[in-house]
Amino acid sequence: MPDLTDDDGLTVGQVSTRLGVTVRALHHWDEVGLARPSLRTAAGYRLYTVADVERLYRVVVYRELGLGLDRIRAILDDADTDVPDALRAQRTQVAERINRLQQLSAGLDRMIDAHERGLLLTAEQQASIFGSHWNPDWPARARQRYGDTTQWRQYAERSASRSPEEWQAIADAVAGLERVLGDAMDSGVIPGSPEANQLVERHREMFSSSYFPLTRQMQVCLGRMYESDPAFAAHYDGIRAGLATWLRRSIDASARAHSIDPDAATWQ
Amino acid sequence: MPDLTDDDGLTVGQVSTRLGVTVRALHHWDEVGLARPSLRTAAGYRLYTVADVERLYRVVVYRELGLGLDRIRAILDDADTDVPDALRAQRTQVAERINRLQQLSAGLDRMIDAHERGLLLTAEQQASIFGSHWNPDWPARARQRYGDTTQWRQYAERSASRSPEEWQAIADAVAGLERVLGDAMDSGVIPGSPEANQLVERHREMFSSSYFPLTRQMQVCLGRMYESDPAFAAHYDGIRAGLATWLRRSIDASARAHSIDPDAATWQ
DNA sequence: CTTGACCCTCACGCTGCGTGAGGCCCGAGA
DNA sequence: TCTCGGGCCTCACGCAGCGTGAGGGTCAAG
Repeated sequence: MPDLTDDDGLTVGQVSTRLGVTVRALHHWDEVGLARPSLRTAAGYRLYTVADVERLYRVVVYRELGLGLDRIRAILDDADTDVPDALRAQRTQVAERINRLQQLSAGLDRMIDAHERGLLLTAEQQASIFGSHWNPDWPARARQRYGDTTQWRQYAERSASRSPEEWQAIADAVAGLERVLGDAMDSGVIPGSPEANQLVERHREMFSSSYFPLTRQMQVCLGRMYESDPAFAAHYDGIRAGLATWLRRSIDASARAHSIDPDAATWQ
Repeated sequence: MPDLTDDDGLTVGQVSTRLGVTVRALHHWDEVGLARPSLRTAAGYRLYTVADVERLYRVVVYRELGLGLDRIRAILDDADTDVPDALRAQRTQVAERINRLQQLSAGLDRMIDAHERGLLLTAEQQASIFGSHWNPDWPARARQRYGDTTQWRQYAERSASRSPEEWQAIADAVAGLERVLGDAMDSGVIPGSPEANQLVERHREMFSSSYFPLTRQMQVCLGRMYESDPAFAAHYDGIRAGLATWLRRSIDASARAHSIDPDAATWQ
């Protein structure tokens, strides 16, 4: 009948409270051979001697510095392990992880802004990229209306990773397409004709790759808005008088060619 | 015989190169239901449609921001999950991890210094704590001689966590014990007597708790050094003439009482 | 003799895949 | 037509460091 109160050694529970580690951790370190008790009672109880506790204490110290168990083992067991070197290596790793996390944090900031503001550009940048017709309030208003849709989310995710230059490229491409649309209307391209349908498809693809995936049904709704919304109508009619209507009619016709009833089309 | 080259969908390999993720990751996301292909060929090949790839792309974006798969699933599937909130929560977590890592890094710095310098105190602090006899070079010289021993390592680990106040307490305790030793010698306590043995034990305990665990054999070596090293001898003899020798003889006698031959004692 | 607090040994779970093992499928050349 | 090489499939273990029971002995006190 061994006496657990004398100083033959401490049980796991006693060590655990003294060192502030869990019993399970002591079991684990015993299992992997990192720090084992040199004694066991007849019943199998672990008994940690003073020297064992000393070793455990060192394990705790290095674990609090974030070292892995293998590295700790090397420090404790290999007399030729250079401790400062090992610690410096650890410090380097920690610095790298800090760096990574700081980049993550910056990325999160950008994404949060993208979701809340919609455009990560200053008012000046917006004006210089989208032209003087652009109203800096539009992204905020769009967010008010569409902020809880999947499309807005996809739009926000994409914009978070876009630089001003990329926005410029998009704006240029949009302006180019609008010119092409205006020229087509001028040269008598009829809504429903193969040429018009092709242009409608080009519009859908560019919109999809610039903002968010656009289905044909959604495109129909968009075309109606181009015509009915004063701001949009003014924009398109500013390119060519009647372009908003021509575009709406072209989209409608293309939808019909794809077996969609434009008058029944719904967003989403 | 399905044609894998048309746009019914992309195989895992094609998606993997396009999105820059491993095939295994695609398998995993399929397994856990985060992003599954909507088609399979007759042979069981996964076929990702354009919509599937869109979803995968979103997964990649949020994974690069460090979000867990469950949180990503919530963002993608639950229309009522507030994305900015989820991102802010993530940012908070990241900030906490950065904090923890920065504390780790500071702790590593302290430990590296402890191993390399031995004492993390300025020369002024050392002088005010250990008195004017103290030579600031001693820690560096001790490191030169003992830097690759387990004892130095334990000493360094302990000093890394000691504040100037704690060093002051240790210095006071040491000075107190030295006074007690001097008084004992003055009052005629004989090396080998029970009183002397008790004092030797007290010395060993205080040393062990202040610097590193000291065995009786090591204590013998220490006693010899106290007597033979000019600096140590001067220190002890400065307290009481002959104290270095008295202490060495007391330690020797106590060792003999514990069946140790002091003339054969070895460090370590 | 019983009770409650400790102790033991399995053994699965967690996070997000990496890394084979063993085997079927597909397109192209001999 | 046979074969070959590359791609795809489904298991299933591994990892890092324990957390968390499950099921069952042990110890000291009443």
